[in-house]
Order: sequence, then structure tokens, then C-alpha cells
Amino acid sequence: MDKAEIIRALRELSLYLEIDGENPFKIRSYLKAADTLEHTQESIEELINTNKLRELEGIGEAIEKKIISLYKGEPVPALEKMRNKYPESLLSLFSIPFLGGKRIKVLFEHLNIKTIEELKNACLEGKIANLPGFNKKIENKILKGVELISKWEGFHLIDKGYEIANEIVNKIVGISNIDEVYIVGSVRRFTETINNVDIMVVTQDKSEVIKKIEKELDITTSQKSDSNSVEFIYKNIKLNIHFSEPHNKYTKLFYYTGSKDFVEKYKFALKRKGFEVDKEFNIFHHKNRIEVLSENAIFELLNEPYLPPEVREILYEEDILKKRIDRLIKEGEIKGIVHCHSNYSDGHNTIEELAEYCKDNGYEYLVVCDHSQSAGYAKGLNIDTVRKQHDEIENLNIKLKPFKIFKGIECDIRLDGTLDYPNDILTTFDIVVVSVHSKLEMDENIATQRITCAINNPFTHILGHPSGRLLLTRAGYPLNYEKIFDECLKNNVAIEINAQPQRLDLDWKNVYKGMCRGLKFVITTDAHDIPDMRYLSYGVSIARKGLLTPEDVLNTYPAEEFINWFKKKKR
DNA sequence: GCCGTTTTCGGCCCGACTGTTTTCAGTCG
Repeated sequence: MDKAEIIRALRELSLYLEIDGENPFKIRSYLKAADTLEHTQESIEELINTNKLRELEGIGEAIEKKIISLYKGEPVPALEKMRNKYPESLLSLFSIPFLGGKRIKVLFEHLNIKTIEELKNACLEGKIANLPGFNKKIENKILKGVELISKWEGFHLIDKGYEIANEIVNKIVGISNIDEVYIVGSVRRFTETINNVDIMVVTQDKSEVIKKIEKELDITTSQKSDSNSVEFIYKNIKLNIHFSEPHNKYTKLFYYTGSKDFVEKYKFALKRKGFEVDKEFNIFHHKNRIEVLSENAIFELLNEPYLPPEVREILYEEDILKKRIDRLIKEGEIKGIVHCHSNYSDGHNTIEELAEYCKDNGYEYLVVCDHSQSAGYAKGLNIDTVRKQHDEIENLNIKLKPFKIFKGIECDIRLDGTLDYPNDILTTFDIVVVSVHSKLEMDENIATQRITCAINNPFTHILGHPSGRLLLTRAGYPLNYEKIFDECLKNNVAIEINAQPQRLDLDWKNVYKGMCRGLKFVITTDAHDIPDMRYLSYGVSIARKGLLTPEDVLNTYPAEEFINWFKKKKR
């Protein structure tokens, strides 16, 4: 087994033990060990061969033994026992809100419920309200959760899409008879979630290439196909391989990148200009096929500016789009990394390690934002720890000069809209990011009021992950965005674009709307370790989809300008 | 399960919400 599979097995075991009613600390120890392994740079081979597993936090004798067995592909008795006792499909029930190990066990033992489908039917028949640990309200909440999960079935986060798309490109690009390979579809356009990966292959020998791709990817079940595309399932994701020939690769690149509505709009515009467009997006003029030598050439036919894939959507006002399209923000323009967690709270790196990473990668500043005191689950900082952290930052600022570390905090917004520290502590931070982490079940009025109150707090600088959504897991609370945007403008508060792939919050459509109202943004990594820093590019893609330019994004500003923007605040 | 030790075993992250069981179990972040 490789490292990822071992980590999955440890987490699987912890879920089984939760159903089995084991000691909660034992359950947590497997999760902790999996977490540690995930955040360790060394390969699993190295850790085992140099006997270093036990040196890692949370890995003792028993878990070490299990990891070694898993690595060698030998059975782990504890895991085998659980797999024999409970069906594997039972674990999928953990994705439903309000279902934990205890209730899942009751469902299994009383009604033999093993799948989400069976759970849904039992809810609809009103069978679970009377079970021990359940009631009518919980039954309704579970049914609601099941319906949400079903809506997202088959969808994946964009990072998974990228990972799979790149893996496929790397695997097939060397196949003889393939001229070129492109990532197309929603992955190329950077939608936050995807339900398939689209790859376009340029070849003159389609049937031969299909066979070779099947062999290379070890997939044989071609689900359905037409003359241009073949559909497979690869690692649980729907994979479409589209084909083009060298002479029509750019029109097909445009066509398969989409979005569907965007392509339709351009097709219509071409027809209005006197061109003919066939089903495969070949373009003709007076029956003569036009040689299209780049994607840009399609835009030129319409005297339109080239639009990068991220903005090939139907949303924008034409004049706003045209004014901004040449100046869309680029990743290289980001000068400071904002909202990172250190090992003071639930991050895995020291502040110095984070700062060194930023420095080495050419950034000018870092804003450390650990969790505030009421976030006990994430080791939120009490007041003494805040002071200790500030001393450390001051010392590091002397050591690392001219690199600058700002004292930030991700401060919880409490249910009544107040912040999680008294004013005399809030005033010691350079940057206060305010976020909602708990009590998320709110209607639009309550949520808007709570967040408005936090925006109006004189110490607030940035509103963090505004919607509270976790993509494909949790919808987040509804908000009156117009009101929130206006309050931010009034109070000189910026809005975060959180680049974590499960958040991507603020949503790009709202980024566009906020930009139109004149809001300022900060693209943050919300990194909990150094590898998480790679997500910055995701945040930049969301900003580009929202048509942001560097002027709209405060962390493209040099350190002094960045911090001065917030000083305009009236206290 | 792990960890730190008074090296044999107690503590481990915890406050808040929910529904209803008026004292707590289950779940969540």
C-alpha cells in the first residue's frame, strides 16, 4: 500500500471503531496518526526503513505495527474484524449530518440499514423517528441531509479534477499516434466543483489511440461513445476523452472547453456575422471552411478580445468584461500570504517555517491568523498565548528583515455578532479576519445581522469565508449579500476569497457582484501547513472568474500599502 | 490508541446546541 492508502485505512478503522462504540480517545488516536502521516514530508518507505515511524507524534507501538502491515499488504486483524462485522457501505452514512457512530449502529442493528438509499427510504416511511437516539425532528434533518448529498452525487472538488486531469495527461501524452493532449471542460474553466474530467486528444488515428489509452489507464469499460468522444470511469470520476484532428484542434478546443451556454452565444454571434457553424464547431464562410490557427482566431472573427477559459461563462456585463479582460489578476502579482494557521493553533508548521517559505518564494509579507480562543477544537489562542505569539513575531521580524510578518487572527464571530476577544486584545493585532465557525444553522436574517454586526466592529479588517459553505458537504447559511457588501464598503472592510478547495468562498459569482459595487478583496490560502500554500492559485482563478484586477486585491499591494489600506478605518 | 511519567496508569479538547430523558447523550465545529 502507498502512503495515501495507509492513511485511508487508518481513517476507515477509526470510523468502524466509532460505530463499534470504542473509547473516543482510541478513535481519535487513529485519526491523529493519519493526520500526522499526511503532514509528514518523508516517504513511507523511508519512515519504515529508518525506523522513524515511532518518532512521529501520535504513532506508538500498536499503530506502527498496523502501518507496517498495511505497507506490506498484510492483513490487519483489527481492521479485518471490523470489516467482517459491518458492511463497508455503512461508512458512507457518516457523510449525513446528525449521524455519528452511535446512531449509525442503531440504524444497522434495528433496521439493517447499510446504504444512503436504504436510509432515505426508511426516513420516507417514517421508520427511524422512533428508534432510540432519534426523533421526528432528527428524522427530518437526516432526510434533508440525504437529499443534499444525493444532489452532489457524482460531483468532485476542483482539486481532485486537476489532480486526475494532470495524471491522465501525463500517462497518455507519450502514446504514439497522439499529437497533443489538452485539458478541456469545467476543469479548464475552473468551476468550483466538477462532475467529469474532459480531455481532448489530437490524433489522426482515433480507434488505435482508444485502445492504447484503455491499456495505459487500465480501463476497459467504455460506457458510451459517439464519433467524437468516449466516456470512461476512471478512479470513480466520469472521464470524457474527446478527439480532434490537427486541422480542427482549435475550434474543438474552444467547443469542448465550454461552457455550453458560452459556446452557444458565440455560435449565434458567428451566424449573425454571416458565418456558418456546423455541429462540430467547424466554421465556414460561403461554404468555404475557415482555417482557424489559434483559439484567439475565433474571437478575432467577431472582433472580440480573447477570453481566457475561466471567464467563458454567461454572467458578465459586456462593457465591464471588456474594460477588465486585459488586466485580470495573475498569481505572480500576489505579494503577501494572508490567513495562515501556525502550530500555535491547528496548523502544522511554526511561524518561522511559514515565513521562510514565503520569503524563499518571493513574497514580501505573511499575515499569521490562528484561531481565536473559543475555537477550542482547533487549539484557539487564549490571551496569554496571543501575547506569547506576538513576542515571537516581533523577534522574527528583526531576524528576517526586510520580510514582514503581520500579527493577524482569525477571530470567531459569536452568535450575537460580537468578536471573540475584548477590545484591548483586538487592538494588538495588525489584521483581524472575522469568521463564523459555529452555530451555522441560521436563516438569512439572523446570519446577515450576525455578520453585519461583526463588520461594524471597529477592529474588523477582513470578513473570512463569508458563506460558511463546505463544497459538496454543507450548503452554508443564506446571506443578503448586497447588505453585506454595503456594510463592508461603509466600514472599510475587505472580503476574503478563501482558496481552500472545499471552501472557495466568497463564491466567484458574488466576487463579480462585489467587485461591481467597488469592494476590495484579499486572496487567502487558509493554509494549515506549507503544502496548502499551493491553493493560492485556486483563489487567483476564482478572482479571475470574478473579473478582479490587481487593484481589487489588497495582497497584491506592497506591505506598507497593504497595511495602510486598513488604517483608513475609523475607530 | 498515545503520552508522560511518581514505569503503571490517568488524562487525552471542549463548549454549545438539541431534544426532551428536568440531567444527559449525541453531534458539531
